[in-house]
Amino acid sequence: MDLNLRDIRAFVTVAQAGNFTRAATRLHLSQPALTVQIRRLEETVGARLFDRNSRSVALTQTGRELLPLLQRSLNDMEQALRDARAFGEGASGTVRLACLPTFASSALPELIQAFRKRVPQARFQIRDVVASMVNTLVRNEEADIGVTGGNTVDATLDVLHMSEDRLVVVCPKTHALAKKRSIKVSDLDGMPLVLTASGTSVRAVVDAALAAARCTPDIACEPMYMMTAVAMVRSGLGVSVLPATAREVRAEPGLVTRPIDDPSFVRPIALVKKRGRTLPRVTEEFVNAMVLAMPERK
Amino acid sequence: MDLNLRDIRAFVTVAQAGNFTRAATRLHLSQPALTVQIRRLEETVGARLFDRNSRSVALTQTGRELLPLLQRSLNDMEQALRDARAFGEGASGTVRLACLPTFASSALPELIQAFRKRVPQARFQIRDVVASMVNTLVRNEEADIGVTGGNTVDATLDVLHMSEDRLVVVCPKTHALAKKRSIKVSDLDGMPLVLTASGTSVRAVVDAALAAARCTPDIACEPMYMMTAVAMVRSGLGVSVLPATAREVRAEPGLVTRPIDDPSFVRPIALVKKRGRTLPRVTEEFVNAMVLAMPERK
DNA sequence: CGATCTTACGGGATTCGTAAACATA
DNA sequence: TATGTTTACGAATCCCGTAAGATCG
Repeated sequence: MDLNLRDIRAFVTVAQAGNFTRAATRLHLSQPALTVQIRRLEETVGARLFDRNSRSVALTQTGRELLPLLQRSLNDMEQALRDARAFGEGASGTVRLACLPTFASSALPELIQAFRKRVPQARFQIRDVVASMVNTLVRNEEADIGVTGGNTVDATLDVLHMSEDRLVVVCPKTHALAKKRSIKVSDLDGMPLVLTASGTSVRAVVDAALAAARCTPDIACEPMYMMTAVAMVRSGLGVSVLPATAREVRAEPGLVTRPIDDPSFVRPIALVKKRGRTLPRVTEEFVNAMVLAMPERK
Repeated sequence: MDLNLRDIRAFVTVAQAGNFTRAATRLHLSQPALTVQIRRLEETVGARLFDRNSRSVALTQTGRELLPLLQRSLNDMEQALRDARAFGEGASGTVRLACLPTFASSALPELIQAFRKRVPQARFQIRDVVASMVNTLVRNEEADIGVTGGNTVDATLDVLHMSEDRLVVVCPKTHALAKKRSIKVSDLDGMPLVLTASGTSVRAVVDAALAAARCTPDIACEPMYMMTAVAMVRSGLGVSVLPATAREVRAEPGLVTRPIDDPSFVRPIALVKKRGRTLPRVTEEFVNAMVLAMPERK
């Protein structure tokens, strides 16, 4: 003998309508069916809820005391269902994204801005961390999707999209390299370089590309942060090789960037999720938006 | 496609158990039936709630966001049902009683006290008003039951029990009448009387009884309240005729009461409810207790 | 290969609507 | 008598349990 939402909805509706027939109409139900529902609820509760005869229907004192309790619960439940449906339709929910700091400070803000125009109820939880940490967060399900670097080979992750970030030479406007339209790897040979520290994904790519070209770099400084590298280049310590999209580079008026005429100077970017996990609808939608904004890797 | 409490309970149970089989056992259900319930809920919501394969079951992000919402609503609903059952069983609820002030200040407090020992959750709403007002309150359903005076003839009210209040002579200990064990109507003839004012139910009975016995009363004072009458008797203004149960009389150490040897000196008391109205179970129980405590009228 | 979820299907309980009976102002 | 609730009953639906199938670690 267990409670039934339909019976409670019937009770509330009859109480509001003050009349079985009208309540039945409002519930798209035949009137006898409604009688049965009310009687069933009365049996489960163990008390009469309405005093009724052929001419009038009135709440009993028990019904009067019960109505607000059940009505509140019913409203809560229906609100929860609406919320649930909003999640299901992608009209609401939380996008939990782990991503590289470069991405977080370049394309991401505008992507979020544009997405929220379309889905105002979407919430975002952004973790901007280094590539290895992105993978860890997605694997541990502290994030649902990740924008990570490298040719991530991780069996527990699905790759949803591959993109890339070209690396460019960053130098002062007045530097000799600034006069060239594009730069060969050999141009960097023996030139003082400011590179981000070993362990960063950018550095890994640069090291590999220079080695492949048999260049012997003259590493002047190895800061942790791009912002520091930019400041060092600005003051003439050397030139740097950084992602083209990095905000730190683009925002600096005294510097110019030059493409490197070498396909290995490219940092792969992967959009990943955990294998076997279903994404919330809102997150799927945001993934679509990101894919459109990130150039497909050839 | 509407929400079902059972499906929600299934969702919460699986989330807690982390496993369909154990959840099914806990719900006293076969495991395939549980699969169906979860799938149905997922369809109504429009989103996958668990990522599951043959070895593991885990909430999706959507499920994780939904769980607290639905769980809270479910708990509320089940609490409301428990409350409802408590009403039905008479273990809880409000007794709404309108009664004569005499009753409210004599037998009632002890009745309530004793009843609450048995039903601690019972609440009381007492309106102590004059007899005509008792009837009005019950008729307007501002009270569920009434203790009223007179031979209430009111077609809209059902009489649940008839009782009576004997009227007694009240006089100072030192008064001549105090020496008699019982008093005849004729003893009151020509004696200075302190009677409550016309319009009170007691006065109506006294007037009728004296008239029937062809006594010509010497009315010294006509106060509104019994308390005042008692004070007047105390100071020797006369003797009074008051209900035997009245607290005002019994509490006064300097006075004595003497029965009147005449069956017409009796105030009828009726326990009434509105016709066609079902009483809450707790109120029914209290009615039973009152009936036991109120002598049945012959 | 074994534990566990999913699919398929038959039977039983639930619940609906129609029609007729019933009750009260 | 008219309006509105209750009862009765057949039909459609829902829902469960059993058994067989699929899947992943």
